[in-house]
Amino acid sequence: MPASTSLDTTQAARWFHALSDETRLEIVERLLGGERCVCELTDLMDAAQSRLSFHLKTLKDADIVTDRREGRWVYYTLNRATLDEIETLLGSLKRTERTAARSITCCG
Amino acid sequence: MPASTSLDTTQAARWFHALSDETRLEIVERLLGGERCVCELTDLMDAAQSRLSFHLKTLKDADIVTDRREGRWVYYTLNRATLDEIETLLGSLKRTERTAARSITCCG
DNA sequence: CTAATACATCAACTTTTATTGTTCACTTCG
DNA sequence: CGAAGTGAACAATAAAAGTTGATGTATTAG
Repeated sequence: MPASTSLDTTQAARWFHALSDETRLEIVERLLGGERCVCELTDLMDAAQSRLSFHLKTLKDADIVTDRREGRWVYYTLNRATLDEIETLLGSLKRTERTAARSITCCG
Repeated sequence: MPASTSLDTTQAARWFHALSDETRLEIVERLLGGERCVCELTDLMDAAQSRLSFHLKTLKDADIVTDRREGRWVYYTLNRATLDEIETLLGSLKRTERTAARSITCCG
């Protein structure tokens, strides 16, 4: 019986959704070099502050970034642990493949 | 000049978007065991045929699955090559991290 | 040839997401 | 204290994505 599967689809969908937008991917790219405050990102990306704030929240809700306040700035950083988890998940998708499933008579 | 970054965000967004939906992730799970025809998936997932067809197209457009017609059935299979590429991409996101970017005076 | 099956596609509609402009809260600086 | 800067949150709107039911197109079975 299939039913219970190895994959937490709810969590996975959350992660992938957070990464499914070009603006957010650009933010992630900008964070590759280390943490950045919102105003730096706003300058670098030439985007409205409220727009960035929206996308940063989306990334944060998915645990892909974390934030930290310092004085009047808020710094965002990539969350390596989550990226690890996503990579692991991807790996498991690949590994399980290749086991023929031609069992059932199609649409019996 | 629009950034020019190491990451193909358009392609990546396409991939992640395809994987950002629970129905599609469930399809992917079902395909882990090998190829399946649409009617098998329809039975297994108890979903309307047009709905599955929609999601299968989404996955196919993102190159995450491939299809093959055999008689009156169409079989879908995971595309291992694409999963490899996505995993590689994830890996590169992790690797580049950790290089302090405290260069710019914040919001100079 | 006709009927039935498997699946894609389309149109109408609902739900989610994203964008923009504005407002609010907090911190620092004069 | 008041003014200015940083960033979150909200409201209105626009755009995209998903669902459903119906129709269309192959293909195969009778």
